[in-house]
Amino acid sequence: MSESEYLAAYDPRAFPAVAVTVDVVALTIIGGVLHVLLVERGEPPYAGRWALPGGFIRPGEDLDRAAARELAEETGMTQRVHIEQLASYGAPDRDPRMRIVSVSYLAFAPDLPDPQAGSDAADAAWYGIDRLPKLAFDHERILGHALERARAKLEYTPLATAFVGETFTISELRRVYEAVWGLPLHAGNFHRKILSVPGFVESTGETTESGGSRGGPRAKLYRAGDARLLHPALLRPEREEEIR
Amino acid sequence: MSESEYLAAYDPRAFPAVAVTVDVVALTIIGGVLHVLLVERGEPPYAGRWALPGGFIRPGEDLDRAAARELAEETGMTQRVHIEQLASYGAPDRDPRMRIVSVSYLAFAPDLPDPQAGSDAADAAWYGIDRLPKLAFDHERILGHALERARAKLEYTPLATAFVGETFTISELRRVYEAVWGLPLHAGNFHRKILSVPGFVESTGETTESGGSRGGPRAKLYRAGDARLLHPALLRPEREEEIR
DNA sequence: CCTCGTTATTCTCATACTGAGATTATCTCA
DNA sequence: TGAGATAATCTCAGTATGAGAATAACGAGG
Repeated sequence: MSESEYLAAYDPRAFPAVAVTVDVVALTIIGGVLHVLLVERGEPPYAGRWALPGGFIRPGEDLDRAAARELAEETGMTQRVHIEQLASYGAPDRDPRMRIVSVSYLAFAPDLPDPQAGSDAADAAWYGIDRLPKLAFDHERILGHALERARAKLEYTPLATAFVGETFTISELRRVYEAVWGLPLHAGNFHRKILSVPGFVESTGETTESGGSRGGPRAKLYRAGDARLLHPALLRPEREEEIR
Repeated sequence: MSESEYLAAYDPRAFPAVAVTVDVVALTIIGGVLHVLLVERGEPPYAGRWALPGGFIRPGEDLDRAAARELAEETGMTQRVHIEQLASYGAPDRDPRMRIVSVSYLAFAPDLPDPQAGSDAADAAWYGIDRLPKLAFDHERILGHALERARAKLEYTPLATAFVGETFTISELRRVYEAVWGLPLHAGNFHRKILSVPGFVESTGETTESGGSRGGPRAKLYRAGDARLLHPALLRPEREEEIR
């Protein structure tokens, strides 16, 4: 049997059918606090419960595209969104309907369009990371993994610039790190560090139009540089409990 | 309709059927060179081409378990194998038979049982990472991602100890880093660094029975410590080309 | 207008980590 | 027994770090 004959005779039903979904952990910063996009489920299972936005992949649709589509359906965001794949989850009983394997994605957005409830969601909203409701499925676990990934990525990639506007001040960038890591940082050391990493930010030569709302000088404006990796990295303060 | 009624009426065929496979990138070190386990495909598509070991997940089988099973089928290894999930791949045309989403796994093994051809493989063998044949599907891309992950993980986790025996010398550990990173390392600095990371290794108080085959003193023996993260991390030398 | 509190930016300084090289002692092999 | 190899330490200069302080520019309220 030739390879083409083999393929013509091939029966897809011979293999166990599984549904594949994408779930998106979309993060933004509101009022200095990290927020995640959640949707309220309109249908069983877990009707009425909040969950990560997501849905089934479509025939002919790549995983990355499916994630971007799901995110756009809930937020209308299509521009300036960083999106990357995280892990996949496939415990046999994670969805009561059938065998579902879910590929999770992480998305960062600088501004925050008010979310819009998608087709199968009753509602959609940004939730502060420290005021989460109980989530459907195994989405708490997925969210936890996503947060850890986001925090780690800030250390060695210029990802933080995806949270701020086209141009930004060093202090704005610092507030991104503080929000995602959930820690206060030493302003002086942070400033020195950012400027010492080649290619992280480049000066625009401009400054802000005025000082901060509570005073202080005008800050210099920067834009993202061309570095893809930060070297040296910006490491989080000691995490004694995570080491052992 | 109650939730239970809804589930009873639920039709799994309403969603596009996708097959889910796991592909395993199994690495070991032979003669100081990193090797990857490959199988020769016995059936179309890509019959006769070498590929990563893998296969369809079974009903009721978790992803991690499927990966461990596939690895065991090819190598017989079940003990002392570190295995972890990498990325998922779902381009619509990545398999000519049907829509297949593949979840890739990374496995490390300290010793190297001669591989045994599994059910649907014509042959199986360890290939040196710098002498790879052309691979089936998108497996070259998967392997590339796996190598980068492995190299990165050596930096901040004690993963390297999964490549050596129960007890080991600092030099053995260094040869693991050199093989995976593909770089020679400064023996003195490496030694200092390993011993300065809390919990990475702990002394057994023993030494090797004899010196190296080409001379040199007996080396002190260590075993893996209880650290889960290395702090400070062992960073690879500058990678200028990867930064921009 | 003037002062106070706030913020951006830059320094200082002690401590820690790094790469490169050298040193010493111990072993195998010829 | 001597030569070469290797394990384990040490030195030293360069660089990165955290903590704190100094300087200066600004907004707001009297």
